[in-house]
Amino acid sequence: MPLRRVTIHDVARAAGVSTTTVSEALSGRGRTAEETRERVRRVAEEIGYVASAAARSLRLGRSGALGLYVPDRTVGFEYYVQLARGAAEAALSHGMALTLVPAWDNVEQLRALHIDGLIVADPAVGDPVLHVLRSLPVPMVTVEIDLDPSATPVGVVHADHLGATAALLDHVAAAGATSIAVLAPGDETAFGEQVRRVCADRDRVRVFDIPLAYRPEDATAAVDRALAADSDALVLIPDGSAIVALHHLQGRGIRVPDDVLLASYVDGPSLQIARPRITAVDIDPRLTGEAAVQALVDVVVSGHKGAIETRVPAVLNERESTRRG
Amino acid sequence: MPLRRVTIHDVARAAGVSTTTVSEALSGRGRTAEETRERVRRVAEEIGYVASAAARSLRLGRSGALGLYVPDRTVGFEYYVQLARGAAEAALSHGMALTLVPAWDNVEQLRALHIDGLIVADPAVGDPVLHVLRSLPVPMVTVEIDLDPSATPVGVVHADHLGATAALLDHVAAAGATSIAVLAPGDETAFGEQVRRVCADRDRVRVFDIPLAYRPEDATAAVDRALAADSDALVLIPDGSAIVALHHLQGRGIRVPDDVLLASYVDGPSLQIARPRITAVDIDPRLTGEAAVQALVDVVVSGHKGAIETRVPAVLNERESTRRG
DNA sequence: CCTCCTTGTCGAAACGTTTCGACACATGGT
DNA sequence: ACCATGTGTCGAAACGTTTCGACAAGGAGG
Repeated sequence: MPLRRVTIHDVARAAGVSTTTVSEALSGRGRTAEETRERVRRVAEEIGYVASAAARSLRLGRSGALGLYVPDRTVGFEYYVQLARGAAEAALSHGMALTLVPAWDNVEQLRALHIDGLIVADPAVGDPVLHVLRSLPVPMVTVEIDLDPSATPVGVVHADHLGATAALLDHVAAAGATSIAVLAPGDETAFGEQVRRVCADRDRVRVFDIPLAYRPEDATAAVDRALAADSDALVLIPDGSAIVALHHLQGRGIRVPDDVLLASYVDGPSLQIARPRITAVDIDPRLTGEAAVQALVDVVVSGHKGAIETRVPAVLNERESTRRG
Repeated sequence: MPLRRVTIHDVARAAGVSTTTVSEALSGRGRTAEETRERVRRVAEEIGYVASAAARSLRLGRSGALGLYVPDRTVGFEYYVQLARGAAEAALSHGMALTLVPAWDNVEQLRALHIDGLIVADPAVGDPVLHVLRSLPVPMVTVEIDLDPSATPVGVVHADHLGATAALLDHVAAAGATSIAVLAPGDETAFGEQVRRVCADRDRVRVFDIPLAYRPEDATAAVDRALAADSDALVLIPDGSAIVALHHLQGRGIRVPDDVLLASYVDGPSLQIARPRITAVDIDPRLTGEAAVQALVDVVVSGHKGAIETRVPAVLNERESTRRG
């Protein structure tokens, strides 16, 4: 019952060549005659040869797996699921696996994961798990800039938050807002820091604090503060918080967009499910995941030297929550 | 700079024993003197030895990775994220990695993942990717029963949907509902099939169809049909649909719970964020993920024979959406 | 003293790749 | 004829584990 696995030796025997030739023919390295190469490929296919990842890893000293660490927030699931999907697909298309890295602070066990590279989504200053992860001897790419001064990732992929925030504020202003409240997290992430920088440059825009890993009460409290300050437009930055705000506003009998305008930063399916649909900036998380994998592959397998920076585009999705009339 | 890795030979030399002894001491197999065992452990720790996963895999013929496939739905993210987290943690605590399996239908590439076992979340009859996955030569555990007759997973972990549905319906009835509309998916999943079975046994309970992978319009349409049939309580089965329904009801000016009662089947953070908070049955997805990994580990590493069935508990979380007065 | 069993240790083979260096042969220039 | 160069192929070593079978030492029982 447990059939012996088909090895490269079987292919070699069946094709009448050496294992060296098989290896070179299949990988495209070395100098093999085109005719031989073709024959070997056909034979391999025929007898169902799949190279052993273990043997290859052992020889190459690479595990063939990339790790993905996503922080343990209470919200923002949609974003991370899509990010993970994009990353997993990109990894597989490069012949690598994407391994989920749990929020674990035991170095021993994390080392046992044997990954060749690590993707960290939304690194936050002070995350203890992240601190441990940084001590792993593998290259790391962050999605969004890591503000920790001790961090030296080999790559960063991030959206143009400066531009996107500006576009969002312009849009809300154009929609008739005269006093805009931006509910933003602090500067423990580059994201929050950049948003705040844009806001600081503008008149009639005030920033209200909302924790990065917020509880619903945090969000509603921030909304109340903004309303008390006579804001007529609310821009919610953290993923998922716009929904909370909408519920809260509707609970208080405040109409959107008639009484106040509402916009979100991070887009996602739930914003299109909500009524009214909520205006948001779409930063495609799948693309982001793919880019992160690409950067890591460049470093790990292609041996790229030096830092890699990838920018993913942001698109403003204008919806009913900022449309009056 | 690229330091040579610390191997078992280094440990052997440093401890003055053979590699055999090191291997046996660290793994606890074989018959090693307790004193030697202790010394080897200390030395290994000291010089920072981490066994090579690749070498071990090669020798053992196991990759040390479990795969997780989650269907590509438009909703239900929270559930799957928690499931994945639980599974990843459980896997790591067994010294294995959890690999994300993308929704890909290329057998070649999927084989290249080299996983020892596969967890499939919510198998749906007719899923083409699932069909391909079944042809992989690895044991498979499903979360929820696979209704496909050609499916023969080695394990199933599922909640007591029969009991949970009954409890939910009882609760809603006790809260004052006289005509309960249950919005449930069809019987392409065991989940839907079981819910329908419970409903069929009851008076004053009608079932309305809602696709498993629903778009928001599908959900709102089903809600409208239920309301047109004079229902005074809505029980939404698919994950995430209760939120859509709540938005829709509020948009139509219908108050919850005053005008109609609302309850969800799958619980999640967003149901506690909503206003009013929505009653739901909590089936802890983390526990579910852990159980799935446990079953797979039993089969793959401990060589368990025969089918494994694990039941995870369900708890009714009563909230404001079904509380009148 | 010889045999038998137990206990602790070890040498060496095997797992399946990739790749270095060598070899054989052909080609073309001197 | 000889050498230099280029092309296609291959043997064998190496990657780091686990484990089978063997061996030595020590006691128990005859």
